[in-house]
Amino acid sequence: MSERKSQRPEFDANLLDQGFDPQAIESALYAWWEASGFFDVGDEGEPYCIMIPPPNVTGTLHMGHAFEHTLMDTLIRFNRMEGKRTLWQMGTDHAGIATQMIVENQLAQRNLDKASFGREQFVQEVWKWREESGGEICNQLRRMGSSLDWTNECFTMDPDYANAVLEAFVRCHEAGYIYRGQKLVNWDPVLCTAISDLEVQNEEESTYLWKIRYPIVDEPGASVTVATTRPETMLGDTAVAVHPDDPRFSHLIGRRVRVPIIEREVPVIGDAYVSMEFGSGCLKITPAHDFNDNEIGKRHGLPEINIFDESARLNDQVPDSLQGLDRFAARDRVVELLDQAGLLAGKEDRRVQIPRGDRSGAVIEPCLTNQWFMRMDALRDLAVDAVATGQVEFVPGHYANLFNAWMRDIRDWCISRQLWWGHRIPAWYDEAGNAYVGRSEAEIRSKYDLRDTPLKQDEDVLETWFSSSLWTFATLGWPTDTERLNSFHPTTALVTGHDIIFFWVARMMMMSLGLFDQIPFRQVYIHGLLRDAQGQKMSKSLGNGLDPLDLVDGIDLEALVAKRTSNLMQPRLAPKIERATRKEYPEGIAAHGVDALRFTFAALASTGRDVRFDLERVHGYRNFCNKLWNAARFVLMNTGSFDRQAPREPGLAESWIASRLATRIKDWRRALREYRFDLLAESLYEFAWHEYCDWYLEAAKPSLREAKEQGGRASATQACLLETLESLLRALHPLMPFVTEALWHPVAERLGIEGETIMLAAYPVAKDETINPAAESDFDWMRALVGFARTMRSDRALPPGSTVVLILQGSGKALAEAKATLTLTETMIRHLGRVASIEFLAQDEPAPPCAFELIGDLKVMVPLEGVMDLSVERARLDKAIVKTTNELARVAAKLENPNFRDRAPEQVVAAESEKQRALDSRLARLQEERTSLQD
RNA sequence: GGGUGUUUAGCUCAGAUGGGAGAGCAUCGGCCUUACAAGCCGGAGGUCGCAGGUUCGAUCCCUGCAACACCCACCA
Repeated sequence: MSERKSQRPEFDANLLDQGFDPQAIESALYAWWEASGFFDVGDEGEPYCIMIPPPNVTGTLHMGHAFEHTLMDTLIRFNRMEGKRTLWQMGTDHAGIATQMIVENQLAQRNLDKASFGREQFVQEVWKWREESGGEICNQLRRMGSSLDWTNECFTMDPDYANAVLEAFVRCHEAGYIYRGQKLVNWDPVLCTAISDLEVQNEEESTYLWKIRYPIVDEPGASVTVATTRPETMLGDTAVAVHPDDPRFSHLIGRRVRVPIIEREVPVIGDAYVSMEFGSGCLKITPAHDFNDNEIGKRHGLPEINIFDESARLNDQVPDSLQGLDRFAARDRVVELLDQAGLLAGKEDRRVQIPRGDRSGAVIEPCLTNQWFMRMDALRDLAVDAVATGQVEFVPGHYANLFNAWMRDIRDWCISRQLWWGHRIPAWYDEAGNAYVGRSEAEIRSKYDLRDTPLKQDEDVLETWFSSSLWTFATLGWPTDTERLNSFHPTTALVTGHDIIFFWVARMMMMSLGLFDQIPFRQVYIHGLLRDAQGQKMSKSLGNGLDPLDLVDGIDLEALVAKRTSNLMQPRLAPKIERATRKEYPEGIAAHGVDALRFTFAALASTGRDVRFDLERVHGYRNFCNKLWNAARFVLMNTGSFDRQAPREPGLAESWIASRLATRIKDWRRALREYRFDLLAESLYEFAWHEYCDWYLEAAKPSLREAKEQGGRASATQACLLETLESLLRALHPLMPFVTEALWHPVAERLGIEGETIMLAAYPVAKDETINPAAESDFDWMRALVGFARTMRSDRALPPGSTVVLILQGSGKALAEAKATLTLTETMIRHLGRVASIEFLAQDEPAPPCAFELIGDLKVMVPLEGVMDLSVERARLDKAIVKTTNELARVAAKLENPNFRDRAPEQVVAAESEKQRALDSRLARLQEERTSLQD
């Protein structure tokens, strides 16, 4: 641990005077943690490592990040508390297309474009933008409490990282994974770059299916009719295909037809791909602009005629009059010409899948270009095998199916991009166009003995995901054999959403296994994707997004409206967004603090695919923080006199809460092991609020008061209050780092616990011997009595300050047992149930008018002189009788079934029998009472 | 066309190897009980999507169906 540069912020002194105010503690604590080096990787312990999915360097924090980071930070903080050597690697991504687009847009606002800058200068502009805005997301991450290792922060364009990318490319090339080739790729005519299959979004859109007649050569008047949704591509047709078994057309195979407008003669070919049922049964073949046609073309050796330029305008392969036309204008013109020529045979409405680029939204044009590709088959097998053998585990497991299904059908990956911002491809060309791949021009010259041959480096850059796929090891120093790499790779866990399993998870696995034969991570935890309360995707354009820090700090309505309606892609939506925002948040959004938001994220992280984010939940968990804060205040207020040396005599309540805590700790640890953040949060909440605060704290009050009145100290109670709270704070810390750190110091101090920070205190460990079923059962008995007294008070609307008398009636044995338990519980019953006194009646003694309940073998009564309403009691009894009768009938039916007796496990039968006995006795007594209440 | 997930209280969701259902929020009633009204106490609310099957017994396992969501896919 590095030297202390910072003092722990002091707010314990006036803690007792303050209400819970998250803003007063958060930033001071984070600054102290970071300056003190608590996030740094230590030297000892089993390595535990999570790599942050690198956010775009110029991006800002959105809800999805905050959610994901909360889960990662929880795992990291837990494992750090477990004494592991814990690394949460920080880093950012250069995000090629996204960042380049932003900078280009900024230039456009100044009426500039990148061409006027030139490559060198444009890239400088991007670096400048990165300098200006690159820090924002880091500050936001700090605000969320993320305990990242900032001292080894990485950027995918750092020199070391760039070197790793270079090395990876060269090695993959040497291994034969990377090749260059002219293939049909997805071309984005707006961005003027190739993109990968994954970056294409197919959406169903309305268009037409046109039918066009192609005259048959040497047979005047005869023609075949083809059906197409893209008539303009006919200008690149090099064949018409029919199914070889189609009786209507098979005789035409080998004949030639004339493509209208360009008047090119092309063959009729037979190919089984053609469906006889669809359209006209004849398919026009455009090998340069359709993936299927391309394959058919290859099978038949057809020429590939590219008719578009890089912006998808018609090029010089078409008649002069059409050249330069955009593809959609070309479509209209072609249809017009065909119509004039009388060759249009029809047009019908049709819904088809239109491919669009996920960044530009432009319709993607399949184009023949020279690109670099990664061969997927061998790498795919390595990755699939790693999952099949369990080396890499998906959590939840069913994501392995998704992964496998995608991998099965994977095509070679186009990794080159015609952009300026990114890692330049390390390939050089001589004048003949031969490509040489190497670490540098010098290396190539010497390796291939090129001396004075003029060489020119490839203009293209690598897709961003290529560099991201090296993330787990390039951040640790690869290709250098560093200590960090050896210690932390393979990393322990990856936490991410299912939307990037293909983009990133699968590719990291292939790269890591392909390049140095290691899996990148052992477990992949896939969380759901965040949606708004209505289940809609959160997005800027819909205007339903939330800035996590607005939930933390609060934001007034006007500011929120302004934020949501500024810089919209579609400004005309602004009024609608404004209306919706004013309706949903009439008061703006209150400040909730980081801990409440983090706890909410955890509580929502169930196993489903979507996570609906509901502001109400944050509200509830802010209340939880407040509850915790006040509980700590209470404990501190009542333990000022605590003497650690004083003898302790723990009572039932102490045994009970200790037993509950031990059980809970097991649950919490299991939840963390299984990535069940929702169960973790729920169980922590339940224990803190409904066990510790509602029952233990309340049970502690009478003994504290008694001790005070007698000038004593109630050492056992004080110790238990402090110890349980101290454990609870440690257990909560991974989820709620700030409030737990603030509260832990004064509490720990009372207990004489030394520790610089709760961050480095041990996560609670359950001691089996502390689990105490007898104490739990006695405590539950007490709770039942108290519950009855409270229900009676509430039912009769007794004055709040009033007390009741409890009368216990039962057999000698039952009464003796009750008296024994009462020695442990009477004080609590009196205090918690507002019970003035407890009296006893033998089985056969007459009782005054009473409301009663049967608890075990005991009849518990509250005398109701004056407030006894017979009709109310009768109704209560009747209800109880009906319920008991029904239950009994069910149990009896089961027991009477010989099959059940024979086949069900012995202890199940025994339990049912016991249930029957208890219900029998209960019913008899209820009926007896009912009879006595008869008018 | 193929695949995955979801369907439980008004809402959002838990229910580990099958023994007859829980929480939070909302709601209703009563309380400023000296940690907390961001609180306390009590209550009401569900044929567990539908139909079959396996089983002594199904919210849970199997089959089919329906609705919703998402992913993949070349029928022009």
